Amino acid sequence: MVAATLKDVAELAGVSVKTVSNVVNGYAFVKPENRRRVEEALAATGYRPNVGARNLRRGRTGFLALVLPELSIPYFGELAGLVINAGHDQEWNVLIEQTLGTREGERATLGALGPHMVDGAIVSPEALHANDFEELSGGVPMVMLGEHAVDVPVDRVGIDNVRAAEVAVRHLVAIGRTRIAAIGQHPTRGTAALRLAGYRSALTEAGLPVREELIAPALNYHRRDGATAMADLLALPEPPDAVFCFNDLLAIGALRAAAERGVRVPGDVAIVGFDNNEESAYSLPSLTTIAPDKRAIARAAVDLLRRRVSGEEGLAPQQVHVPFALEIRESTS
Amino acid sequence: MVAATLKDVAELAGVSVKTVSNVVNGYAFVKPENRRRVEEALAATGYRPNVGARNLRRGRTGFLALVLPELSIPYFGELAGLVINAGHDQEWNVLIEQTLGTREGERATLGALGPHMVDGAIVSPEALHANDFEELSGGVPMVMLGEHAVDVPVDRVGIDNVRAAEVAVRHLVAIGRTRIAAIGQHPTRGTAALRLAGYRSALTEAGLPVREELIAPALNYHRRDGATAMADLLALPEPPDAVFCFNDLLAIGALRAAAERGVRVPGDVAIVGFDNNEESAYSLPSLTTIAPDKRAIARAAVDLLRRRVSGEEGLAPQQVHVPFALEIRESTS
DNA sequence: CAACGTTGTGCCAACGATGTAAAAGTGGTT
DNA sequence: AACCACTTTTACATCGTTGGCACAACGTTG
Repeated sequence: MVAATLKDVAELAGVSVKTVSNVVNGYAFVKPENRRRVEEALAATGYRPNVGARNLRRGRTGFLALVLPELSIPYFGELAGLVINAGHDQEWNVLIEQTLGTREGERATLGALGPHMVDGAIVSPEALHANDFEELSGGVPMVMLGEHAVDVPVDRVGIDNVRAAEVAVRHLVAIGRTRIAAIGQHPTRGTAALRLAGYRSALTEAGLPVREELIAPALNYHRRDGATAMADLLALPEPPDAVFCFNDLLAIGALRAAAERGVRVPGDVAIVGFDNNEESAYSLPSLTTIAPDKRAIARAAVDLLRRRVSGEEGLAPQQVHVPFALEIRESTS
Repeated sequence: MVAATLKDVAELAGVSVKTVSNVVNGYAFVKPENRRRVEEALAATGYRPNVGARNLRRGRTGFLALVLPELSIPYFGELAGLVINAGHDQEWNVLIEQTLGTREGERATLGALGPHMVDGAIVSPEALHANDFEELSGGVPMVMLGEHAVDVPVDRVGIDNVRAAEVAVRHLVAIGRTRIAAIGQHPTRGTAALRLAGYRSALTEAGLPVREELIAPALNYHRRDGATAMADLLALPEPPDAVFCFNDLLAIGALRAAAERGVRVPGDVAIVGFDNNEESAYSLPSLTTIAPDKRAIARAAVDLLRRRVSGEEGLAPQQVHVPFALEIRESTS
């Protein structure tokens, strides 16, 4: 079956192409008789507008890019689902591109995003430099996910990472831990610096010393890296009695490293994660974690983009903070 | 910055639009001098083809739909990432649509897929009826993921579910278990019936009785459902000493239910999953599971679609089986 | 030098939809 | 009957691209 076009419908209904177009687009002045005939013809042919042609004419693409490291990372899988839904609410189809979290990947993806490809992009950068942005944005409106040390004049959506980290560490302090470690230090990742800042400030606020040997780096934020870092921490002469991990995957890895060494959680070491992946409610023990309102992130990002795209040029770059909560589970109680 | 068009480039290079188009599309016969001038102009303007216009002319959309229940389900998140990559290899952008695994969701999504929207669709159905397909496909070439009881004349890609289930259960037999349960029975899900068949045949083959009370249903295949089902099994007068779960999420839930009741895994109960989600290598204990070659699934699906789209009409519907492996981990050793 | 094949370029139409503006239809008032 | 105001419909151009085709430029050959 070949797809029906406006022309086919028009011939069937005995009116002009434009009249059919008018009916399809809800133009007011169409004689009831004609409207009926057109609607019948529409139904009979099973007409569906050719989105490409329509957008060519309208100068929009109807697509929105979601640029993220990898869909297989639970946080991004969950977020992507929500962005797709939020996009649909604004008549946008969402195109997902993966960067693997590398700078080259991110540069390549942004560069490939022609101005004609998408109306806008929601980008979750991990390694991008500030000037990559100007160079590659190509006039495509963008919203960045997550806070970042890098200062780019672009809309951003995320939670307050410093405060969230403080909340997490304060919780560990509140349950009586004093040697609190951190896993996830990273040379370039923007959020790492912020979460570390929150970690430090919460310790200081509680009158606890910040011990550099308790701050473990992680090159990637996968389970494997959490396990490695935790193994190092547990091998210290004076191991920590609590660990704040900069995301849930690191925490899951840390759980395993602890279990493999017979270290009990939360008995010997309490663990807090960050992101509230679905899996973290079912780990053994289940994971206390910072739970960002992902639905709010998705909605806010799409919303900001809609505002940019519909041409509110003068608008200054916004930074939107969405709520988060501390989800207390077995790993700290 | 307004996007450059072929016309802009042509004016700058002092040639016709068509010549620029020829250069862009790698047409052989262009005078070297002109080619150079055009290429300079292309670089200078930062030209990127308007994909919409190109596809309008060419009669393709350049998009491929991936229809799945939910991106937040690890299996589908992982698979989606691979399909995106496989699609890129064939110059396709991948559009992801979520159905929530309900029949209405699936019908709505397929119905919305106009013939102009995408060149083809890769569909992972859970509840679709056979005739929904014919009604809704609208002439869009489709590939179905997963085997199904439903008989539709459509290309399919998946692993041999019956054999895979047999392999899983044989493994449990091999480690000496005799009261082997199954979690995941489902009234309509195609794969459930096949895995159950494999379960039964492996038991019979080993000379073990098939006990109906050890076959636990699961309405959804989420962690929660696995926990519920496991709780029921453990409450039996004679609880099982092994459980074959129809996916990893069910198995993760089962692990938790066991732990909460002080039942040791694999000591008291061995557990096998299905799908090999990344998280399953890090659960406590880590999960023995059937590992389908997801990369092969993605590649085969995109490949079949390419063949259909490039018009090999006569081709009979194919059923492609990709390899799988039994990944043996702590939950059974 | 005429005829020819080979290269290289440009003009035009078309993909399907919509904006513009002019044309056609309607009804009522003078 | 002529005019006006309003509603409804249509023809046409256009979005950016590429295919078809005509034609120009060129070197070769008989």
